[in-house]
Amino acid sequence: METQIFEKTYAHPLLRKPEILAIAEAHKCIKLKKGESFLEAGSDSNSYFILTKGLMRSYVISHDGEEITTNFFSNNDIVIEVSSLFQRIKSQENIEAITDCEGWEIQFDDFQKLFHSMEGFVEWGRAWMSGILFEMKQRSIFMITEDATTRYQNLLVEKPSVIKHTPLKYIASYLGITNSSLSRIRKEI
Amino acid sequence: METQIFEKTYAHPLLRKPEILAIAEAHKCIKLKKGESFLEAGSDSNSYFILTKGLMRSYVISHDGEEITTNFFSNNDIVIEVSSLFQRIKSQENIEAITDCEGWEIQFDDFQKLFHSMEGFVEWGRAWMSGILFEMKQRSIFMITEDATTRYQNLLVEKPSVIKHTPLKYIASYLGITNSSLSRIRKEI
DNA sequence: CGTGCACTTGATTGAAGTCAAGCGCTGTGG
DNA sequence: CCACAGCGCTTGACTTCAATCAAGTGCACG
Repeated sequence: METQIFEKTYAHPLLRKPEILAIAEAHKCIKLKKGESFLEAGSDSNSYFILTKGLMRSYVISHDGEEITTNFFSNNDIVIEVSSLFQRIKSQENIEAITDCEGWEIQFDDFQKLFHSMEGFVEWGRAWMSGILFEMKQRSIFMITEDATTRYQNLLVEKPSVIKHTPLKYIASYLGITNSSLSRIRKEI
Repeated sequence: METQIFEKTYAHPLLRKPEILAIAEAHKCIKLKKGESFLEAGSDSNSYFILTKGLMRSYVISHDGEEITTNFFSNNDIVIEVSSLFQRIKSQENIEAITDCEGWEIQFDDFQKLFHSMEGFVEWGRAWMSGILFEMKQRSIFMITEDATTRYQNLLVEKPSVIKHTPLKYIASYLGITNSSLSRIRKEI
């Protein structure tokens, strides 16, 4: 097993090589075909995985039946629905593969044993979640303070891989605009 | 010391009464006058606290110098800047008292010792953070899918105490609109 | 008292939504 | 092999929601 991806993902001062190896061994290879779901709204999440190839997205169905893309996942991202996995509740989100995907999956029970046996893993987990929270906060503020064109240009910089392989309608709902507005924005640039 | 507030805040199947008591004892009373800061952007966060009286808000300064209120804290909320506290980095947010406030504060070092000595505390912490993440995601989606009037009416329902004691300009930036738009929305209702 | 701040209100502008038509693929079945 | 249906995207005409700018009110506080 290639361990670099785990050393990168689980990088933390309190996690040393043997511990990362133990964590790595709990992961199994996972492959998803384009369009395939990793998680569906209404079901329980029992694992997460590190994405090594391909592109995914999470989305919810809004009250008026529209799909709203809430996030894109690309190389080395952790694909997870935190609330469902850690609060043991049904997911409100769907997660699906935009392209063919590969990654390393870990089951909740295996994760849980390792997590509580290593202080460093707990610290890593808390820091990781803090980072996600930080990102989400930044995104909220950005949605409030910047106009649609700026948001689109920012996405081009932040997640260039997304633009290449994602239908524009997914990008539009992620940016909080309509397909036609996105089309016009792209024409301007 | 009144322990009810701690039993409520730290409610979790894996945290029993003696453990909650130990946690409770690490908290000290904190009082803040109206307008006083709990945390300032650029400084490090070294504690959090449970708010028992009063109203607070967090805000950031946007790139064009405007204050953007990112959250309101009221009774029994945990007042915290997660990223700064758990990633040990400088805060980007400010947190200040809107009215005179009281609460129970715990220092990071004391928290840390207790946290790593109780599996239940770790579980509680992770679940708590998951809940916050969930709330933030809901709010993001709401900001995208609902118009300003609906967002305001929702705030009235979700956080009625906020409306009573908060200057409208704080509410406007929280809702992502201008003061004058909020004023017009209120006139309509 | 005034000065400043929070808020309101009016007139106008502007960004993005809505609705509808049309283009250009791709895939499928006659 | 062509025809046509369906989908993703674009474009145009028009509407709407909220922003901007500017003036004005009312209140708190020194």
